[in-house]
Formats: sequence, C-alpha cells, structure tokens
Amino acid sequence: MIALGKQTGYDIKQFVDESTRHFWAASYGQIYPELRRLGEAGLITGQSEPTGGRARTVYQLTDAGRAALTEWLEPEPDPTFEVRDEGMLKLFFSDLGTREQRIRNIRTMRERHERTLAQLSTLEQESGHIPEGPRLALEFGIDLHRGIVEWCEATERRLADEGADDAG
Amino acid sequence: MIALGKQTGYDIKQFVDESTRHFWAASYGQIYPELRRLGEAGLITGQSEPTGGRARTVYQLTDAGRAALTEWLEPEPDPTFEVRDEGMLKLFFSDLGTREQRIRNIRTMRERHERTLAQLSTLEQESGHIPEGPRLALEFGIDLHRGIVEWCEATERRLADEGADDAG
DNA sequence: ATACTCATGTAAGCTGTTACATGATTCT
DNA sequence: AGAATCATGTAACAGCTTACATGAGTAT
Repeated sequence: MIALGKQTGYDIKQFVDESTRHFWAASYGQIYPELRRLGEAGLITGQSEPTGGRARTVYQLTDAGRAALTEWLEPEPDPTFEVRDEGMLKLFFSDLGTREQRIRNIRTMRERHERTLAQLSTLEQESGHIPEGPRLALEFGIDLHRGIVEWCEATERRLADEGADDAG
Repeated sequence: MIALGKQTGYDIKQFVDESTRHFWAASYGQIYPELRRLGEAGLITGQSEPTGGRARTVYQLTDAGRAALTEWLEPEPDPTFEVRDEGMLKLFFSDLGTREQRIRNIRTMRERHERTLAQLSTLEQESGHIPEGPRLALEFGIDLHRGIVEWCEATERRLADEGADDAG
C-alpha cells in the first residue's frame, strides 16, 4: 500500500476499505502494529509530518522494503484461498429445517450478494482511470458476485418449481 | 454435525474435511474445546463408549440443543461472507511487478482453483444418495470454482493477446 | 513388523476484531 | 455550534492453526 503512495495508517485503512476489502480486509488493530513491525524490520521508515497540531506519520519503503515487495509479488504454488460463508453453512444444514426456511435462506444469501455487487458496480462507475491490477480485481469481484446471485436465482426458481409440483 | 449423526470429535473432523471445508473449515483445536463448551452449556451430552481399550465419547443433542439448532437455522439479514484470496491480492498489486509475472500469477490462481474443482467433482461422482442441503452446497462450490477458472482462462487469453499486440 | 486409521486432547502462538480513548481540523 | 473527517493508537478478547503428545485397533 505504501508503494502505491498510501502514506499514513489512516490512508491505508481508507484505501483497503474501498479496494481490497472484498478479498482481503484489514482493521486499524492490524495496520498500526504492522507499520511498527515493518519499521523495526527495516522495510519502511516513518517521518512525523503533522498537519497543524494534528499528529501524522508518513511512511516510505526502504531499499530492503522494495526488495521484500518484489519478492512477495512472485506467485507461490498454492496461494491461500479461504472462504467463510455463513449462508452456505445454513443451506448445508437446511435438511434439518423446513423447505420454506431453505428458500428464505437462499433469498437472504442472494440479497447479501446483490448488495456487494451493487457496491462494486458503483465503484467501477465512479473510478476514472484505474491501474490494471485493481481493475482486474474489481472485474473479478463483480463477476464472482454476479455469478453467485445468478446461482441463487436459479436455485430459488428450481426449489419453487419443485414446491409447485408437490402442491399440484 | 451431531444432529446429522456425527458422533465423535473425530467423526466431525472427518466429515467437515470432506464436506463444509471449502466454505467453513474447522480443526481439532476448535472442535474438542467446542464440544466441551456445548456440554457445559447443556446443548449436548456425551457418553463414554470405548471401542475395546480405545477411549471414545459419543455425543447427542439435548432438547435445549435441538431448540438452539432450530433457532440457528433461521436465516439472518446479513450473513458472514468473508474471503481471503492471496492470489487476488498479488494480482491487485501486480502493477508493481512485470507483465509476465502477472500472467504467471493468474495461471497459478487458475491451477489452484482447478485442483479444488477436481476435488469437488470427484466428491460429486463418488457420493451416491446425498441430502438436498449438502448437494446444493456441493453444486454451488463446483459452479463457483468453475466460474473462477473460466475467469482466469479468459483473462489469461486477454493479457496474452494484448502482449501480442505490443510485440507486433 | 509396519503403517495406517481411530481417537482425544492441549499448549503456544498467530491473526484479527471490537470497542474504546484521544484530540485536531474542516465542513455545513 | 455541531457534525464529519483526519489521525493515532491500544486493551481485551475471539477465533483459529500448528505442532505435539498419547495410545489402541486394524490392515498389509
């Protein structure tokens, strides 16, 4: 983030929340201690640059930091891909509930992903020039959540049809 | 899991690893302490049923446990959906590296999701009768990872074409 | 014999969230 | 005057992983 010109912990937090949040979130409780650790490790340096009487520390990469970044950029054979999906967990166990509950659960999932999709689409519209990396990540997110919404729609229809068969 | 007939901590771990793992993982370090806590809360009871000289505790739901489960099954308005995607993070920052590195990164991502897809497909083939909930979760996983693989393929092609333009 | 599976559990540590505390500056 | 934003930071806790320890039963 510092390499992209984000100077302060606050900057980084703002940027994470409007960019990587959907595939890699971060909180102040992570960011500030991490800046301290990166400083101690000699990968970044911080200068105090207050705005008036307001404390403010701006960071830059050191040579060692740039080298570490270059190394990190190299793809690894088995990158972390972890998901925690509460809606899917409830769907998995939905045989223990009612049919109607299962349908409502999928609807709730769909609405959740529709909200995320709307956020990402807004982001896409609002952003003017955007570097290739962030643009690919954004397009990926839109595709992913659209795909999930479509899956929910299709499944809702299927379950509704099966219900109609039962009634008829 | 106990409601689905998984009796021991070991059982639960095995089952998680072949079913919910891709959207909700769990380790022994979570499972055994959680069984103790659920027992203390009066939601489950455990009986010692050794197999020969091998210690073994089988669990069942109490009435309170069944009630808690029924309540949990009800969908919540904003269910957790969290992703940690290291490949996407590297792609996001890929403007700081080389074009060739970016392409290799997407390829690595694709291979990672192809492996997951293969696992899920095998699971689908091998499983005979499977309840609706788990079946929907499995189909979702297959759709999701296939979608990601296709996105990677399309993006790899696009980046390769752009590279060809530059060279020509 | 040997390896694998069944089975239980914990200690140490890492990662990360939530909530709070603090206070200056800027916008309305 | 009051609200929003800029800015830094921590304490307590929640959640989870990794690695280890232990040992019986079962298949090759």
